[in-house]
Amino acid sequence: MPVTLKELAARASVHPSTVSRVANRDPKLRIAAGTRDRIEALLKETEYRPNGVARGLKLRQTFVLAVVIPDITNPFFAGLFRGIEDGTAPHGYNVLLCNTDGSIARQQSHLQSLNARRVDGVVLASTFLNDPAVRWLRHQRIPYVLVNRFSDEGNDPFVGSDDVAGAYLATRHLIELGHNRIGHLAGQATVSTGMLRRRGYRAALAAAGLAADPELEAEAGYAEDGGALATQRLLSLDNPPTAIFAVTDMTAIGTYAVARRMNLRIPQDLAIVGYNDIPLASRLIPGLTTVHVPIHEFGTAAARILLDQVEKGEVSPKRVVFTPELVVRGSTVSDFPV
Amino acid sequence: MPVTLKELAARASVHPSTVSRVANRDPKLRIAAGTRDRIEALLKETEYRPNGVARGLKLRQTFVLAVVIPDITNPFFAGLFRGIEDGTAPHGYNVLLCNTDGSIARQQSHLQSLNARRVDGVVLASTFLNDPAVRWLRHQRIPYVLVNRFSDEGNDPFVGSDDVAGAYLATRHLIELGHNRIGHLAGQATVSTGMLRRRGYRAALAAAGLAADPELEAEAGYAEDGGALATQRLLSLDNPPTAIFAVTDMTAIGTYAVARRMNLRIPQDLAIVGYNDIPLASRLIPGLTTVHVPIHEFGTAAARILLDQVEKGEVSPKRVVFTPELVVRGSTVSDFPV
DNA sequence: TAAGATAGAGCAATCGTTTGTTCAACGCAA
DNA sequence: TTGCGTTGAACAAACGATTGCTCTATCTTA
Repeated sequence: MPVTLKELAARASVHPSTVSRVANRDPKLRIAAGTRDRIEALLKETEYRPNGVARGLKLRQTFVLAVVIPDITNPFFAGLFRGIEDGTAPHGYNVLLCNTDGSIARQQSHLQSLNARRVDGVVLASTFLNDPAVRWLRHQRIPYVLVNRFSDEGNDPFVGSDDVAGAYLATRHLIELGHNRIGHLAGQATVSTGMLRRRGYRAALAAAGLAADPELEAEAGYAEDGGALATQRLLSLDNPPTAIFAVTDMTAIGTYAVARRMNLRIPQDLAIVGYNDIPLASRLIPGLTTVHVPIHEFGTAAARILLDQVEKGEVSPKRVVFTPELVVRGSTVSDFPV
Repeated sequence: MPVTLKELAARASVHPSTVSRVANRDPKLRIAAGTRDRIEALLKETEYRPNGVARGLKLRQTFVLAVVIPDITNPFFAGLFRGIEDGTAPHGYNVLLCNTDGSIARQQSHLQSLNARRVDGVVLASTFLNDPAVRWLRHQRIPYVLVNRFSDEGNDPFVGSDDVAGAYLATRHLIELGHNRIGHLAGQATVSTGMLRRRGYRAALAAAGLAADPELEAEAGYAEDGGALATQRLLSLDNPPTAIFAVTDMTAIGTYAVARRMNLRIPQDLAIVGYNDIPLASRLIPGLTTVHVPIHEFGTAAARILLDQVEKGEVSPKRVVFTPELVVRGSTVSDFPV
């Protein structure tokens, strides 16, 4: 058992409060140099570290944050987590990681548990539109910040990218390459990124005077297998697309798998654009053209917003929206250098 | 502020301890049916959840575990984490994630912090040989389990694979394909996997009557860039290897990048074998031949061992060692089906 | 020398639960 | 009526730290 304040007090023949004040270098109270030195020596010798649980109870602050995401094995969220940890660790926080696998029930159960643990704040990256969990967080007065996806437009602290603009860039790129049947592997309509990226896709088509063909939009979700299934559906159309814009890179990877199985050449037979620019995108063959967003900075920005709430009690919801950039690689341009 | 026991007690005109016993369904003490119902109704109505911090202080158990790894963006560790969470969440635990980036200082600082927080146990996957941090954990009597890497042979709770056997399999595979100059991208000699996989590599060479050429062993570490650098060194030898066994898949990916830059065909000009079989391995082109280990089960097994210590107070160090299997793909066999 | 200021450290309440012990009231048998 | 066994719930002491307040010396100063 680690040493306690009381034990140290007994050994130094002083009151526990005195030891506490020395350990915390309490500026408000003077301690005689002699006793201070004696106690400090004891602190070093015993390597005293205050019990974080007791401290959390008294101070009503645990220095624990939580990150709630769909799945850490998705490289996007792994990068995001690193950003958050890198942004909060220097301030003495530890971070709980909770995976929801996209299940609203698991999300809620995690949040309940986090609340009971009195975490100081939550980064929520698994939210969907009109999410009751977000209202619940607000009601419980738990500091939180939404990342990548939002729930109610404009009302919550948020870090993300301009999804409409990003999707517009991606689609316009394909149009400029001469494609006029462009499929979209869409995210769920219940998720902000799904809704907005679809909107950007349609806007780009409209701006180019291309008719939007509902057949060319297939809900695929955010994982590889959903992307593969939806791609198969699109490619089995009577008049299949020659290019595909996928709502995320992971979704696009599903397209790669199908294209390979069907012996379609990328990009000659099928051009592909993704979204997020996860590290994996540049390692695919051919490299995946995608919409770049600063994943790690999503995390550090979210960390800053959250800590501002926790430590400074900031109340006005901050929003950080990054402007996405198109990164062209071999999945759309055949003579792209390796 | 969430409701407390004391407030509920006041509302029900009973003592807090009575509410506590109702909430916990304390079997040892009888409560009159009437008061029990009254209190239970109140518990539902207010959605009372005990304050985890206060509970942790009293019970000396926090239901928080920690996972210490080099880097969550490495898919191996992401999969491992999922295994751990999947194995512990059903028992009511939350999990802190700590990245060390391989720095011994960061590892120690994380462990100090975790100890101060009174986490119930630690999964340590970033240890090295003869690691003082492991002795420290033992001394502090913090339940722990080592994963993938061990510190002192045979003395700690451990989950991993038979590294020597796995490396032997990989190297023998290359020998059977006719290679006789086989390079090894080695892990650090200070890490058990580095040491043992190198040993397995040498054993396979010896068994085949091939001389071990020290020039063919290049320390590469466990990340892509180290793998790339070491590959360049090997390939610029007077008599370069025709095949490479990399200590991990991520290291092997560095080799892919170099081979591509140098216009070497895989496997015709350079055959490659990795270790771990991360999901990415099968998505590379060509697919990476590698030594498969059950990553997710590493996590669930570690979870079980840790919980046995925490909940049953098990003291005898358990060891779970999986037998690795070779997975052959296109990086060693050119006519491998896509 | 008396009064007031100040330095230094102890006191005690508190954060929210848990749990062994005590205690009052009631029922029932002798 | 006395006494004893039960029942049901209150009491109170932790768990380990923090912090406003009190209190006693000692020191200034007039």
